[in-house]
Amino acid sequence: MSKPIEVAIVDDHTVLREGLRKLFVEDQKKRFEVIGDFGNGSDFLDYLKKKSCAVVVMDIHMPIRGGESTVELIHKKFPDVSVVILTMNTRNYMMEFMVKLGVYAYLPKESGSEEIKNAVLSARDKKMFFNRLLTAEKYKLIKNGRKEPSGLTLREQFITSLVASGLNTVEIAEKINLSPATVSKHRENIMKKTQCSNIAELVTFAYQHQILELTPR
Amino acid sequence: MSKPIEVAIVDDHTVLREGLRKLFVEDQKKRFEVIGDFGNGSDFLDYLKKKSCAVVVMDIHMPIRGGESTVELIHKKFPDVSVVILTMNTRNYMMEFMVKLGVYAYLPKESGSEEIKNAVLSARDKKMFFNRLLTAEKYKLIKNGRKEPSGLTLREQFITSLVASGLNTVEIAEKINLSPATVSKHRENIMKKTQCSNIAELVTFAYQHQILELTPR
DNA sequence: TTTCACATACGTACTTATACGTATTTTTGA
DNA sequence: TCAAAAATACGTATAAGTACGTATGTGAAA
Repeated sequence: MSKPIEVAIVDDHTVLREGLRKLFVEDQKKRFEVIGDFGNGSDFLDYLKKKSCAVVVMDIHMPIRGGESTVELIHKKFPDVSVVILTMNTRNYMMEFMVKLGVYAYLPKESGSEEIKNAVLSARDKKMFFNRLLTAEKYKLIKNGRKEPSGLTLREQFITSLVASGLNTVEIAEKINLSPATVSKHRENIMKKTQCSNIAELVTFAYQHQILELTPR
Repeated sequence: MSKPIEVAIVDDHTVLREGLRKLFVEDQKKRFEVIGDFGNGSDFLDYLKKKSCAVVVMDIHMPIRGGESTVELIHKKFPDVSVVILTMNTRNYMMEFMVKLGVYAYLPKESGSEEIKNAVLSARDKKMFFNRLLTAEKYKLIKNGRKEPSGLTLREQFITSLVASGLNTVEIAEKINLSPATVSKHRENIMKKTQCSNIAELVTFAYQHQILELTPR
């Protein structure tokens, strides 16, 4: 029997940290050792300055220091630490962002115990863990690199901004001197690429990708 | 020593259910008995048809049947069951909505074990439990019914949030147990009140009035 | 050089949203 | 307790968006 895997837990949800701890501690084969749990990314980074850790299971949404910048800093300063994301943010762009940063698993919050354990085992071996959300196919797509952070061409981004600001197809066509049919086709492509299924989702996408900016009241 | 409180757990997050269960089961004073945990509101309502339960600790965001309609149905059909909300949806309108439905506590997900236990104890006694999020002052304001800064009624705000998060009329109707015609009429009123002429504008309105929250990346 | 992504354009069938009117029930405030 | 506001519900006609196929010119990269 080999040495147990040093696991850290980072999540602002107290009860969830407890649940994860239990899950690892009560593993039949004693494969895990929980070396600490933390309510935000900052605390965990402080810990890493002093002690080691093989795999960290982390949420994205957190106060003080969220998952995004925490993962970036881990990879810059502590490249030996493998990251497993466990979150309810199942948006593609977030998954893409995290995968590009080098996380080994991206688990939705309804994942079962065994799935989480297996993800940690994969991450310890520096191997990608695939699931319903992050499939091998999607991983390939992400790795083969789309140029734009949004995945949209410049033209598409422009039309996205117009759609998201409330213009309809005909108005957009008039504004940029195109046939409504062309605008319609662009919209079709945009929706497919962004995996949005309606305008509401697209507007949110636009804000999140800085295609639109929210002016505070 | 009195009989332990029958507690149910409703949340789609497997690990969190485990964490909550542990929290109650390992209580030093043995004050709680977890009579079941459920991954969605439907399963819990099915359970209530057969057996009893004093307090349910529930998340809002769930597939199949979310917290909103579940709480409504509990209060209609099983008024003896006290509801404690444990969620990461800290939006004011949601808290207000839930308080008006008669929940006894509204806990953010970073709540500690003791806080959760105390909330359940309060709920068992049909007493409001106050915390950082839901203060006694706020509770009074809600009960005294103040006007919303957005000009929308609570129901309208709620439907706005659903529209802006990408659900269509039929989906909203199913989610909150209304006729599509009613939802359609609400949408009509919302568009008129907010002076929005399409969904894109409404989404922006929703962000600007904190009816929706943009999760930063 | 030739393939490939991008931008352009049209048609057509289908779904969804919008904007009227009307009416009943429920909740709440004065 | 009584009137107003809010929430509920239906019908119907028009507007708009969605999703499919197809096609062409252009410019950049392999």
